[in-house]
Amino acid sequence: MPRPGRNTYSEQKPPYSYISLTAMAIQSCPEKMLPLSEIYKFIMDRFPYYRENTQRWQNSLRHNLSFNDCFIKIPRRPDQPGKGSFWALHPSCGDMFENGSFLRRRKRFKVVAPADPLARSKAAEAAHYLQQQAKLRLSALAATAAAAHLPPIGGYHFTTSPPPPPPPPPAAFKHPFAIENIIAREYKAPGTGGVPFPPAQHAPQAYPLHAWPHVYGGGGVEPVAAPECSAYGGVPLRAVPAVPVPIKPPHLPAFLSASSRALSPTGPQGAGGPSAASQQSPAALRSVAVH
DNA sequence: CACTGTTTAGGTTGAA
DNA sequence: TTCAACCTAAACAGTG
Repeated sequence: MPRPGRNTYSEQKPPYSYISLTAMAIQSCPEKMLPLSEIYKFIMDRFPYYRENTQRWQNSLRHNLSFNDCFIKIPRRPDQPGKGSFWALHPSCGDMFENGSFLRRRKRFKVVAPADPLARSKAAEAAHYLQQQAKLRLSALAATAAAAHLPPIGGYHFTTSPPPPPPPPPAAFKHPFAIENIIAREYKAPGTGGVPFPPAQHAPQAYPLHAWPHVYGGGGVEPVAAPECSAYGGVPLRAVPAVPVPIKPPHLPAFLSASSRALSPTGPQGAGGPSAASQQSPAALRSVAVH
């Protein structure tokens, strides 16, 4: 297994699990939710290793999406035609990775299988919450684009109230394998005109880009283009700077805050115990309608 | 029909 | 050594 920061991963298998790769893809998108095809595209664009044997790893990736509770399937709304659903990270899985590193997870993120309809409705609320968050992010992006004299995002108009200002950049230590560093590219001040996949000199200062040759095309490999986030009707968003949001939202709704305690890897549920997957279909419980 | 999503099963690897 | 995380394969159903 290659060590990051040394040789290029251009043709080698990256040291990230499929869960990590999927989380990267989802986090890289302003809406924080992507259809399966875009997740594929993200991974193939950044990791040449995954441009081969696509059937194999894509099957594994789909398995991970369904099996792991940290991913939530968000159905398309009627105004979002297309195949398949959107996939998002569960709002409470922010501390899933050790010190923010995507190399290995602390513990499998597991949602206690809801045995009652009330718990199921909470899952629906979580999906609805994610949909609303995606709306708010797009609204913020549209406002930012307008301020920067950029064309509106696909002509989408949302009736939601203006989103709160983006949270201040976290001052806490960011692990080199944190998503912000792995996919670092558009994290610039709004209005400065995001540069998708900037060259090395645009990289965050803390972690030089040569540490991420597999992402930035180091080691003599040309940088690869960032995939277009085509959520919400295939609207290209790459020219719009991303609004950085914390992996773990600072203020979760009550229903999520309450559940996050039980869902947290550090929560009382802890390790051990029979796998919920073998008891009840977790995916069926997480797949909820949002309208 | 291709793609998407779910589920099961078996194997490998690393940490405790 | 055990256990959990992870990987891979495969079968199958649903959907656009």
